[in-house]
This record gives sequence, C-alpha cells and structure tokens, in this order.
Amino acid sequence: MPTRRTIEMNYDFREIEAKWQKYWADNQTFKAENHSSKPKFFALDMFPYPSGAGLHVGHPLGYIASDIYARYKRHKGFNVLHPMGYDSFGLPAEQYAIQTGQHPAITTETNINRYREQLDKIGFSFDWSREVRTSDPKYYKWTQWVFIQLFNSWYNIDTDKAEAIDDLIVVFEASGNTGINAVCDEDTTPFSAKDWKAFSSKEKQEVLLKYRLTYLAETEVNWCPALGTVLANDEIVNGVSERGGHPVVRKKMTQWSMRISAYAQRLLDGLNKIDWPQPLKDSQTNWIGRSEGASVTFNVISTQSEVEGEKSHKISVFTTRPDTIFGVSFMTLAPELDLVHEITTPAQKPAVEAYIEATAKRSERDRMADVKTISGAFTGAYAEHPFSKEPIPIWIGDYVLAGYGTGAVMSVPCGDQRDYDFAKHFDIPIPNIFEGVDISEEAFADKATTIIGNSDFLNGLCYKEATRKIIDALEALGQGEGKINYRLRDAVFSRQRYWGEPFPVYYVDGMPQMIDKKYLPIALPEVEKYLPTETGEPPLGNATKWAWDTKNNKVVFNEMLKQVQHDEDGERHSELDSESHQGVYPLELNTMPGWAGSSQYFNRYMDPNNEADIFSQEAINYWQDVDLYIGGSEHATGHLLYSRFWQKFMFDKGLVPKDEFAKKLINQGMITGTSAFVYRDDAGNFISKNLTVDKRVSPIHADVSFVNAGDELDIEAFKNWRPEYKDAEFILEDGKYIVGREVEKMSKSKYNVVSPDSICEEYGADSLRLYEMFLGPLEQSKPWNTAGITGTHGFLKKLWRLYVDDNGAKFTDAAPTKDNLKTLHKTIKKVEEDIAQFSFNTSVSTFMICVNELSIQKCTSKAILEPLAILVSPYAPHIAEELWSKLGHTGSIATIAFPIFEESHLVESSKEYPVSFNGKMRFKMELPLDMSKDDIEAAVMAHEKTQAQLQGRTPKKVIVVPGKIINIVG
RNA sequence: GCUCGAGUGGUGGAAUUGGUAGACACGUUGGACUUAAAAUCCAAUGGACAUUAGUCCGUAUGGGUUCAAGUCCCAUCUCGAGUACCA
Repeated sequence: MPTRRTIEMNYDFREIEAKWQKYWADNQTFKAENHSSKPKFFALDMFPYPSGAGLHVGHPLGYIASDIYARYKRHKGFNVLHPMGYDSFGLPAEQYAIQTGQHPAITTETNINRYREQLDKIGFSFDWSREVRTSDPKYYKWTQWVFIQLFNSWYNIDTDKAEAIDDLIVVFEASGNTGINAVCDEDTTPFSAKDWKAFSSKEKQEVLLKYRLTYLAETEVNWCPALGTVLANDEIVNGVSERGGHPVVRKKMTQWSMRISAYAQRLLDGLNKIDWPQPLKDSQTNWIGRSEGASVTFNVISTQSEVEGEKSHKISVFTTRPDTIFGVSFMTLAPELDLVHEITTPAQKPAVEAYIEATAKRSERDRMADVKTISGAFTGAYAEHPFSKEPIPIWIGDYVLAGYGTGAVMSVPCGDQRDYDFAKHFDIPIPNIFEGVDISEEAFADKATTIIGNSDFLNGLCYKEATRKIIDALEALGQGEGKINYRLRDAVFSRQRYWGEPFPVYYVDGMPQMIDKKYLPIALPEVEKYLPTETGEPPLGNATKWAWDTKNNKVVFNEMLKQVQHDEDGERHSELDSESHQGVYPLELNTMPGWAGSSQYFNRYMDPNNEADIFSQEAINYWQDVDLYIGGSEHATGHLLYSRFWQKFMFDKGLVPKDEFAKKLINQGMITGTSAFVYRDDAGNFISKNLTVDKRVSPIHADVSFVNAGDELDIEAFKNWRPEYKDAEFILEDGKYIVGREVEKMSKSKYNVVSPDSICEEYGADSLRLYEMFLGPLEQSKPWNTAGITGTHGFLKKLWRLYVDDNGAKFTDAAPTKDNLKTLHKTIKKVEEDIAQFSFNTSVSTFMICVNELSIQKCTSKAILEPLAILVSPYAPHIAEELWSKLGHTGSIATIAFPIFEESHLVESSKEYPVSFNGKMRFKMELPLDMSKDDIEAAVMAHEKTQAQLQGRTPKKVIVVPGKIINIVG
C-alpha cells in the first residue's frame, strides 16, 4: 500500500490527472468570454457523430492537435474559443431504433454521455458551457430559421448576392420578370407586371418558388419500394439495395433543393483567400467543375411523320469546343430526356424505347463505371447545322448524362474521343476539321496546337480565334452565346428519415408555407414506428400529431385535418379545399439531411445559449470567424462546401462579417490499426505464423488485446473469446504462438480497435496526448502501435524526476548555467517554430532532447524548470499543472505567459566543421566561427588527416561555407 | 483514365535556403542493480568487408544538374487518397 510520501514523490498520473481535470471543471478554467480586451482565437474541431462504439485512439488525434494549439494561444495572451459539440442527428441511431424500437433520442443521449466521459479523460481544454447538439430543439430551432431565410431569398446576378424575396415581388409588380437577372429554374417563363397581377395567389407562389434559394423540385432519386425509402448511390450494389438486396428504381420525387449553384463562382473564387490544404481545394474546384464554352441551339428538322400542329423542336447543347462546330456529324441526347419521345420517328420507336428501358435498369453508378461498352440508338430525327444547314442525325446514348449541362451534346468525333468511339461503333462519318492532323486512329483534342480547317469562315484559325469568331457568329444568328457551365448541381435537401430536423413548413393547397420564427422550433413528433408508412410516406407520416393549426399556431393532432388523400404513388397531398380545412394544414413529412445541422454550428458556438437570435451581432463581431479548423478530409465536398455556401448566404444577408467561415484548415490523417491474425488449417488447428509456410491455412482476425508487443498470442484469452475456439489445438514455435500482423483501417469488425480509455488507465492522458503527436506528422496517416507509448510515458517520468526525487522537491534558486540556458532557449525556439507549422511530432522529440540534456546537466534551477513546465503545458497539461503547483504557484498554469526566446543564449563562438573530400564527410574539426575563409582553408590544409586523405594530391578547389561545411575537391 | 499526396534502418519517423543521412523513440542484443521479477540506469544497434585504422555501399528505380542531391530537373515503377463517360 503506497504511503502518502510515495504518492508525493512518484509520478502518480492517475491522481494528478483526476485532480486537475476536476480543478479545470470546478473553476471553469477554459470558459471563453465574449467581451475581452485580449485578441481572440477560435480553435475548432469537427464535432463528432456520437456512435454507439465510442471513441478509439484515432478519433482524438485532431482534437489533441487543436487543444495543443488552443492552450498555446492562451499562453500567448489570446482569449481562446475552443468548443465541442455533437453532430447528433443521423442514420445509425435511426437504424438502431428501427431494430429495437428504442427512441433515437435515448440512444443518442447515452452515446453522448459516453463520448463526454472519454473526452474528459484526455484532458481537453474545451469550454463545455458552449456545447451544442444538432438534435437538440434549442439548437435546430436555428437550423430551421436559416432554412426560412433561404426560402425568403433569391439570387440577384446583377448585384451578385442573395436578396429578399419581398424585393423581388416589388419588381414583379412594377415590371414583371423580364428585366430580372436571377438564378432561377430553367423553365421560368417571361411575364409582365400585368401578367403578375393577373396571377392567382397559387400561381404567384409557384413562380416565386422558381426563384427561392431553397425550393421544391422534382428530382430523380433511387427509390427502393421494398424498403420504402430513397437510397444514396453507395447504398446500391449491382442495381439492388445493399441492405436486403431489393430492387431499386429511378423515381421522380418532389423534394426540397438548395440553390447552391448560384454560388458556384463565389465558392470557387473564395478558395483563393483561405489557407486550406491544396488537395482539399483541388477537390472542391473539381467538384464545382467550371468549364468555359458556348451554348448552341440546333433546330430539329421537321419530319414527315410529324403530327400536324406540333411545335418545332430545338436542342440546346453546351460545348467547350464551339470552334469545332463544323466537325459535328451527329448529336447525342441522354436517353431520359423527354424530348427523345417527341422527336423519335415511328420507324425508330421500338429500338429507341427498348434502349431507354435498358438504360433505366442500370443505376447511374453502373453506367458511369462501365466506360468501355458503347451503346446507343438512332431516333430517326435530324437537326439542322446552324451554318452549313446540313442535316445532322440525332442519336441517344447513355454516355450522355441527363444531369450535366443540358443532357445533349453536339458530337464532334474528330475532336472528342467518346464521340469518336461512338461514331466508329455505329459507322457514323468522322469529318476531319483539323489542319495537318491524322485522325484515322483516334480523336485529336489538343487545343494548344489546333489549326481549324475544312470549316468555312474558321479556316486557318487557332482555337482561341476560332472560338471568339464562332461565338460572335452564333450570337448574330441568335442560335448561341458564350457560356460558363458548372458541374455543381443544386443540393437535394429532403430526406425520408425520422432522425433529422423537421422542416418548419406546412402546405396550403400544395404550396409550402413557412412557420413564423416566433413558433420555432417545430419539434420532431413522436411516432410508433421509425419505418416508412405502408403507403410509402416518410416515417413522419406515422405521427398522429403532425398538423399545423394556423389559428393557434401550434402542432395539433391529424384529426384536425378534415381528410388526407393519397394519390396512386402513395404520396400525401393536401387536397383540402379552402372551405374544409378550418385553418389546419399538413406539415412537411421529410426531414433535413445530415449536413443541415453542421452548416452553421461554428457560428452558433459564439453565442450558443442565445434564445432570441441565432447569435448576437456583438458575439459574431467579436469572434468573426474560425482561426483554425481541424478535421478529416472526407468532408471536402460535403460539409465543407455546404458550410461555405451557408456562410456566403449569411454574409449576403448581413448576418456575419466574413464570407468565409474558416481562415485556416488542417486535415488530420487517419490512424490505422495493426490487425492480428491467427492461422487455422483444415483440421481446425491454429498454427503459429512462421510454421505456416507451405501449409494451407486461413487467416482469422484475433482481437489485438490478446497480443503482446512481441506478437505473442495470449492463448487462454483467445480460447475464452469464442466458444468454438475453446478446445482448439495450438501448434507453437519456441513455445509461443506468434500472430501475423497487418495494417488496416481501425474498425470494430477487424478487432484492431484500441480504446483511449485503457491507455489513459495504464499510462495516463498526458502519455496518450504526447504519443498521438509523436507518431508522426499530423496530416499523414500512420499505424497505431500501443507498444511505443512506453517512450512518451518514460519521458514524462524523466521530466518528473527533474523536479522531484525520493527526498522531495529538487529544484533550487541556483542560477542557471550557460548550458542550462542554451538547452532551454534552443527548446523554446524549436517548439515555437514547430507549433507555427503544426509539426507537433518534432516538438515532442525536442522536449525529450531537452529533458535528456537537463538530466545530464543535473539542472535544478527554478529559472529553467519553471519555463520548462510552461513549454510542456499545452502538450501534457496535467503534469505541467502539478509541477507548477509544486514550484509553489497557486492557480492554473493555463494562462501563464509563454517563455520568451532569447537569441543571446544560443550564440556560439566556434563550430565543429564537417570536412568533406569530393562531397564525402571524412572528419570534423573545431574552428572559431569568426575565422575568415582563407584562415579556415589554411587550417584545414594543415590538418594531418587532410594530408592523409589527399595522399600527395593537390586539391583543385577548396569550398568553404562559413558556419556550414568545408569541401575539398581533387 | 484524371487530379493530388507519398516511397528513408527491423518499426514509427528526423533532416531550415541543396551543405555531417538515419535526430527522437519503439524493438532487439549485452551489462548493472535484485534471491527473483518489475521499474530504473549504462552500452551497442543501416548493410557489407576489416584485428585496428578504416574502406565500400546506402533515402523506390534509371539518368541529369552541382564542389555537394533524401532535397532540384527528366523518365519509370509502386503504394495511398479523391474523382469519374463533365461534352
């Protein structure tokens, strides 16, 4: 039993860490103030989804890095905002609810509590008074509120920002929509002020919906009738659902969409002013996919079969190569375009319809994955070339995607490989419009060396000139114009799920109405079952109390609705005539997607308990934006793009002062697990790894907790793991069973998960924090190996012994020696440089070197040991606090000023020069640093080893770089 | 296919503007202390040759630039991440 004395003298991390974690909580040490004379610093982590599996050692990596930075900034005199919260809406909780009937709110609460316990044990300096949870009605009230703001806005291209929909109505009333330059639906038709005034209220709402930044639209989704739900592309494998293997069909559904495409150019431009990793910026750039070119309209030539009175058709295409327009030998349409049915001739109808049916069966992903197979069908129709007036056959082909551009291309086989392959396959002519280029084998797509030929008025021109000239000609003809196209599509914002934010929306006459801010939040209703309804409605269709009473402004029971009608597809419609509804209307049944709650949480942290506003202007004006954001790169084109979009929208509305929410972003790398394998032969025996050569064995994952640092298996533990292993035979080598090891993603199913709890228990949080950083560069992925933690744990013990030994406190008031000061200041310098570059692994080594040197120097001087404790504090805060109090200080070390580096302690008078011969280092010699080049050369030449190296030769050249190196050539 | 990133001992990884390759750890080996173990401390540890002195090889591969290359240039290979018929 340890005496009081040994607890005092030994590094008892368990007691120390518990003590300081309690101190920080009791004293609210890390509470950030919204009023401060100090400069602000906002250090943010991507908040986690609280899964049932808890944290493994990979999760805290980024949190430790940002915590070190946050603590460092406090030492540097900043008012630091370092919050944490939970992205607590999501599918796993809902799945669990479906299986067990347990309410997702309960499992979510349980998981959050477990996360909190695990996070607390690691000693983070989070300001927990600012915690947010996306599934908390007090939080999602503001998610709903932002949605309403988006609904009430439209995008004005002339001012290049979002503006109030009310202002748009004023314009409509005065002059219709013809003078408006807005981002809106493609099918928006022109109307005058007079037309507008003549529209019914419903017609007006329909028109406005085409302009709103969030709007209802028919979207194609992957519908799985058996599961009664919509699936994401990656939930579909080989055309059937991943869960259950049910068939999936493409289906059009009315869903909320976000007009993010309005911000495409600004999202692109904004990348230039933020310090984010280049790969992440690249992937956003590719995702937005800007391409410059022209839109060209082709007239479809009337066919004899055309029904009388049918309007003439036009096909609009986008092309990046309008200069090659004289090389067009056919056009290709996406099979799903409605236009296809309208232009197909009777003779071609069977072939075309068969083809459309065949492509509908393939998922979008299948179609995209299969690049090699060329398929298509001729419609029998022809388009007219805008200049040559020649007829151009119109084909359909699944290599043209309905969702990109207009879903139609002008095919130039000599200039585009896909068009070339298509033309070859179907024996379509391939006219050559390039000067001096052979296209008998493949298409020619190099813009830089293009000289146009065989193209009427474009002959002899290069790509740039031809493009300019053809766009002018198209404009003169009224059949085209220069255009910039973006790949970025509007984002679907509806999910047929239960565990998400409800929309603050009810429907009158099928038109969506927003609920006033006063009555928010609209809380998730209770449901019996979390599955879709029998009629195929989303889970909220099961709610019995889910209607909006506009008289009393509250959610009421569905009985208050007079009737609910369903159409053939099972969709609920509010076909209640205005007499019968008595002011009660059906509420939206969809919920918001996972990214809704995470798109503005960083701003909410600034003023998380504000009930009147999303945040006060005072708070946002003080905190401004995120100074450092750390998180995984997997969010590159999801969360990080949507958040930037919402931020720009909020900026347009004057709600936030910055149009980019995070100045600096770092992607932490993944920590991989080192899986362990045992090898079972056909007889069921387990054979030690090195005896498996030439044997037929199957590797089986063994839990890594059964394996020691020497890869030896704890056979008893393994036998007790599973009943089927109870009586297994083990064939040993040298009396041991050795496992095989392999680096894989850390995952429960691979039994290679290491939990931070057991590490904290055995070695302490400070050891864990240091080790996670010591593993390697923050941004790289690296394998976890628990055995190595003895390195950082040993360092902490060594650090402790610098201050305390068996006789108690060691430190003295003795003046520091020159060596002591040199060691200290070398460390300050290196650590500050490392933190500035987020190179935390090298600063841990630097601490080790520092402590090794001070131990050798037998340093006991408080003048060294006090600043050292502060230096270490961001990395290993518990031990630093304890040492600080042992040094006689009261209160926390957290805001004590960081030691100041003084160059004077590092000034050297001499240098041990490496002396190289023909670039190879042979020996070293100590020389004064102020020695002139000539004197150095003379000294080196006089050295006996130089003569031995030269063996009588005369050097051709002697290179002296003062303070660096000497190289003798010859 | 395209875009981006990375290849250094048995392992994780160091190495400012080109200037002593392998810091710091883990592991391994030997030693001290101990009845023993743990803990701790000391020493060795890229490879080959050599009694020592020392020599040669060595940062994925092949070239190149340079007094000097892990670092710069060209080509190739391998691995990882993202993305995908984008007109």
